Amino acid sequence: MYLRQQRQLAEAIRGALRSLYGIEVETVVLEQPPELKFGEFATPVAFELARKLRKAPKKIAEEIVGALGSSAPVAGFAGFEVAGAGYINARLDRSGFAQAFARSGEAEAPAERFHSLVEHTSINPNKAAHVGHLRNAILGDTFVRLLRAAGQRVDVQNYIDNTGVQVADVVVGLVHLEGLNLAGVEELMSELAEDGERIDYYCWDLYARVSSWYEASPEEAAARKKLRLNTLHATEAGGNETAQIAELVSTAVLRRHLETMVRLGIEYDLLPRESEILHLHFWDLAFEQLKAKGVLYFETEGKNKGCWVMKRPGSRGRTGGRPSGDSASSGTTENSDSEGPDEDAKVIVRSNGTVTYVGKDIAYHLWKFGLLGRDFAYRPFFDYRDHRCWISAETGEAEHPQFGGAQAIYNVIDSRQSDPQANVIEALRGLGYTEQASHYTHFSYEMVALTPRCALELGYEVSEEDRARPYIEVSGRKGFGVKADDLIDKLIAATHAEVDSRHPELSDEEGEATARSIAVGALRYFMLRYTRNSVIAFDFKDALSFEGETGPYLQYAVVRTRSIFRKAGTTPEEALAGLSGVDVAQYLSGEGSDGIWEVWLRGAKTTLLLDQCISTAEPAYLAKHAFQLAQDFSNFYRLHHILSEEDPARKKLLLATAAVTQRELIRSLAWLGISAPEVM
RNA sequence: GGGCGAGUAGCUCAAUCGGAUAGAGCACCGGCCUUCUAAGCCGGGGGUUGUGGGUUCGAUUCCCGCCUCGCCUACCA
Repeated sequence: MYLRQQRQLAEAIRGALRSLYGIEVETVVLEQPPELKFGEFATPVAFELARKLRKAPKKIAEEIVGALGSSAPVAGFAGFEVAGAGYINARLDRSGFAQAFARSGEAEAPAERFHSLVEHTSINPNKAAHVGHLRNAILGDTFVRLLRAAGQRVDVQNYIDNTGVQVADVVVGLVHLEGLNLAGVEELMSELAEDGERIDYYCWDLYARVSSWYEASPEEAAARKKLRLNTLHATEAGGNETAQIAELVSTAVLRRHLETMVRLGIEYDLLPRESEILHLHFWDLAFEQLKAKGVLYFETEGKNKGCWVMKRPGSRGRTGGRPSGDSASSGTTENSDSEGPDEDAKVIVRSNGTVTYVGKDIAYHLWKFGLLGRDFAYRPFFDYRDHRCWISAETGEAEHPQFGGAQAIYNVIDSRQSDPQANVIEALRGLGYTEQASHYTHFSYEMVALTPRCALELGYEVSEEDRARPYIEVSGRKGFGVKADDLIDKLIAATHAEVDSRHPELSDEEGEATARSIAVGALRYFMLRYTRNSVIAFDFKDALSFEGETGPYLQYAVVRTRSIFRKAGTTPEEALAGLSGVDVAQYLSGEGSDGIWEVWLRGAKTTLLLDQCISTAEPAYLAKHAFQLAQDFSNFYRLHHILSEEDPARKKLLLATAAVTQRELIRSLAWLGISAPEVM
């Protein structure tokens, strides 16, 4: 709605410029004036043209306004005026806008559905999920919801590095610290299950123990590292007891991760595993392509001698200059030597013939775009309420959904991995897949760290140096962090206590559901309110806050609207339909209208925000929008008492205002993965 | 050394393509439950946007220098 008016206005201004001056403008800058009394839209276009036309901005603005007013009036607008030194302000026909927006339902789905693939979560299956993983999963899941809201077909994938060094570390712990074989591990797992203990929590501690064990004895260190490497290789190779232990434990931990995420409404379609990428030899196919296209070349000199390497993005590669800093004359002339090895190149295949992580990732991403020429096999793994999550396999079921072959991909991976991600993109581009490379988004975000106070609260030792920092990075290796399930438990306990004291009339079941909804709302909003490249310094005090700019504040606004409709004996749908044919113009501006129009205008922007969030891959904008809408509603709620309104036409408008608030808030919250309870 | 990100109110963060008076929340102070839910609302104090230049009618935003902080940059995976 808002978007449509905005486009119409931009087009009208372009037309005016064309007829007045014969000028063609690419884009007309449209913004919202600082105050509503200036109108709904403003453009500084006259300033930009002042020099070109050699006229005062104000004069230009007056001419444009004249042209806009004199010709056929722009549909949906009530007027234009010049303000300040040359701004052009535009006023909407508020009544017409509100009527149309009240009627507008869901946008129809596009005929041809764009196919995207979002990868998120991707926790090493060797320990419990922690708050950092929650940020990843919540960001990813929210973005999936946004894409789907925009009509896209989206596959959700959670990549599982089940044969990596982290899993190997836990296997080392089980075998060499605990002295267990496969049967022993099976026994341990059933004992844990009987005692109600979580395998991911057990591994959390074991992983930290193993990590310190490697370093504990200087004389043993080399031997222990060797043990680790052997375990890793056995795990990668498969077909041995070590690999079976790794498979058993990592699958159990993975299952726990999925259970943790279900608590937050996060689900997946496919779990592609590294073991299959290895055993189905994805790399071999990728290697052929990379060699054939010259993306990889065999280095014969320098420190990377004997490796297959790739130039880094942005560098000029092997024909670039020699490493800088060793020549006083550099800068005077272009380097002409093109024979030296590119020491900065990225090693993809080591001199011993093994492929690096980036190499495997290139193969995997060729598969994602349907460019590899080989597919996984698939088995069912986890059943959600209304769909099934599949896992990759070497041999699988004949019937399975189609995975991979997407048109665009989004990888929710923290910012520390921007370098390897850039390498994968560079490889795709080098292979000539420029279209795919341009639809490859590293959905990068900063880590979640703990405040020193939080670390102390949890009983960790904190050095003097760390105490002075604003935040301390979490570390699975050290067992330093806040476990996801612990946090969720804590949140639910806190919301449950509040719900019980506020609403003792609720049944246990209702109380429990309400507490869960609020806890999830608080947690998801907390993770989404920060823009992606901001480090979150985690603190229980902030995360357990339910006041101010928090999820519960948004839910509360919805709950208030529900209460209004309950008491009014009507529904939001009826209220919106009831607006039809009622002349509400006088109530949307002038005396006594404060706070009403703001709600309508904000509410109408929801779709605009959806577009913005997708094009910038930034869910925080929608979180902020929903918060502002809730604030606008609070203001409206204070100024206008709906149930006691005596003017019937005005009452219809007030009810419809509450109804659009509810409709747009619930819509926005759903995209954020947050539900609104009936009462709270 | 090179690359990326960041530095905005006491604290945590916003600020869309360069636009009108840089906004929220928390904390603090003072008010509001006999009217639709106080997880709420109203009011108040709080700013040389790290720093020095430049471009521009206009700079938190763009360019250059400098300072501070974080991350990445290994034939480990």
